[in-house]
Amino acid sequence: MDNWDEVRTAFQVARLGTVSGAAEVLGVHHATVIRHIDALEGKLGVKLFQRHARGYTATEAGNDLLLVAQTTDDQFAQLSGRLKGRGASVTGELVVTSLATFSPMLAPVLAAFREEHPELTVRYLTGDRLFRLEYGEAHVAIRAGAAPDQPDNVVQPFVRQGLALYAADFYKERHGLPKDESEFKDHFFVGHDQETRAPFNMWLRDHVPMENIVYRTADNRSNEDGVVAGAGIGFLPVKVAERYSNLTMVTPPRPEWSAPLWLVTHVDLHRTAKVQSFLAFLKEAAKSWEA
Amino acid sequence: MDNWDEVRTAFQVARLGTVSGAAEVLGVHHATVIRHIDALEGKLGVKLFQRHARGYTATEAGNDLLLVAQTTDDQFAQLSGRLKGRGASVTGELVVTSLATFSPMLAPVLAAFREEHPELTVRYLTGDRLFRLEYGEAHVAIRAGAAPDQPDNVVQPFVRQGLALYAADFYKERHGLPKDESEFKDHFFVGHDQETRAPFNMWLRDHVPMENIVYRTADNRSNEDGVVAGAGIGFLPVKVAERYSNLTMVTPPRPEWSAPLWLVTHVDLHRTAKVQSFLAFLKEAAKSWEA
DNA sequence: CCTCTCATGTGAAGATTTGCACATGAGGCT
DNA sequence: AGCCTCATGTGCAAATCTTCACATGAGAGG
Repeated sequence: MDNWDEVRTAFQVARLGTVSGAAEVLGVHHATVIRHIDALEGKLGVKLFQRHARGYTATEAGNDLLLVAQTTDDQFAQLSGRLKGRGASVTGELVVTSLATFSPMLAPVLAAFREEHPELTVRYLTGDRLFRLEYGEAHVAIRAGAAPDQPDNVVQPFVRQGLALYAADFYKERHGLPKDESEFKDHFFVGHDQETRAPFNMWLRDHVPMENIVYRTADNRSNEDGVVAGAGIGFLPVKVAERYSNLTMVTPPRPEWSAPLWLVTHVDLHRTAKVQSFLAFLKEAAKSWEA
Repeated sequence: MDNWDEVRTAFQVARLGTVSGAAEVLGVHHATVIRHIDALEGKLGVKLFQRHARGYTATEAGNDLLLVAQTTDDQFAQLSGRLKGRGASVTGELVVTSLATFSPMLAPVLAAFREEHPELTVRYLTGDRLFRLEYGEAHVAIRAGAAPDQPDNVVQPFVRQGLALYAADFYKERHGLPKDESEFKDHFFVGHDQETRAPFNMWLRDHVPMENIVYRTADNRSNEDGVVAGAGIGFLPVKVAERYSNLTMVTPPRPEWSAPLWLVTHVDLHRTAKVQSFLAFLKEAAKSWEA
């Protein structure tokens, strides 16, 4: 039975009792209906209808088909309703991925967004590896660095994360604070162990002697912990620093420190209401993050 | 959702994960599959799949469709099996109709046929009105008289019912029996009240004075009762008379008394195994009925 | 690193399906 | 009785759908 449209045609004929009626409901010519029935009966080797001048009456076989196809029709109608609604509304899952660094900023936004859409389940994925949008692993990704140029991805500029230099109370009490850049050579810093392409990191290497970077870490989270613990002066996102009461801003944010962030979605999902709605919400919330 | 074939295509893509695989299973070109998916997504306004170089992965919507279409596929497969089997085997209902007269002859045949086909339900319809084959009211009809010529009906000659003149013991004791036709004028007869087209009835009117037909009835059954009760000599089918022990055959059957019987089926059902099987069975059983 | 394979995607030609026009026949209504 | 309506059925032209051929890109494996 490899032609579901013919089954659908037969279903309408069985339901309505006439070829003409079925043709009108289906929006096709009645000749098409007749041919569908003939083809289906031929393939099945069973008469589904008895033809007479007043229409088609279903045989036992036809009635059997009617019952099965009726449930199919109902289920497809329900499915169609669900799917269309899903396209226009914000339900189901929303999968967001980013570097773990952004978790503190993102978590409140995600929570608030979910609050607005009770039928939504939020999955927030962070991890070492990059989750791949093209395999459906996530709907929205927040990426840092150069603009990604994956062909199937829709990339749009997001905010530039405001970065500033901070020192913890513990450090301030022991070493004081530099008045300006000229005194940096007399202070200790927290920085990344490897050379990275992050602008603030490159700036640090340019303006601070390597030997003054005494606490070096392999990831952003450890870097943050080092600054908070008072191991040295270091870069932190303003939004992250605000969460600690023991930090003093050494130098205000500068645009050249901040790397651009990108919002990335897969083409196929970018136009859905769910994704669009979330992107709008996210951009609104991110206005306070600006550098 | 008015294109079940596209749903079926999407189902296979969701199941197999690739357009090419689905195309092979469906027996169509992969371009066709792509266009079906595009059309379906366009009509639903939802992306069902995320496209990437290694294939199509189903979105939430796609997975939803997969579940629904899977059950549909199963049910259609089951239906197809039932229907194909039904065409080749003898199951379900067999609806037979005839004049009530033939009930005594038909009942044993129907019972034996049903015994051979345990999955069969027999419906035997007799009644005043003629049941109409073209509306699916019956599969097989046994008709008497001139050959019916309904266009959609398949008519084939059946047996000629053997008819003979009988007298009951009660009549014989009181009036004796006629030696031959010449003595008919001295006997009393049971016959039909109205003029009918039945050959034996016309023969009776030609060879017996009207005043000797003293017991006149409106239907065959009453006619039979009259003869059995000894109201007069009368025509009975040989097969019917055999069921009574108190009847004596006055005159053996003659071909000119018997009306031809016809087996009628509707074109659409005539070629089915069920009908063919029954017709063969019936003809075999009817060999003993011959005039 | 390069090639080989297998996947999707697209424009044009070809084949099947569809629609149209008309024929036919059965009921229903006046 | 006779017309009118509504049903199915069929040949032929048109439109749609499918196929073909080819392009493109991503992995796998040496």
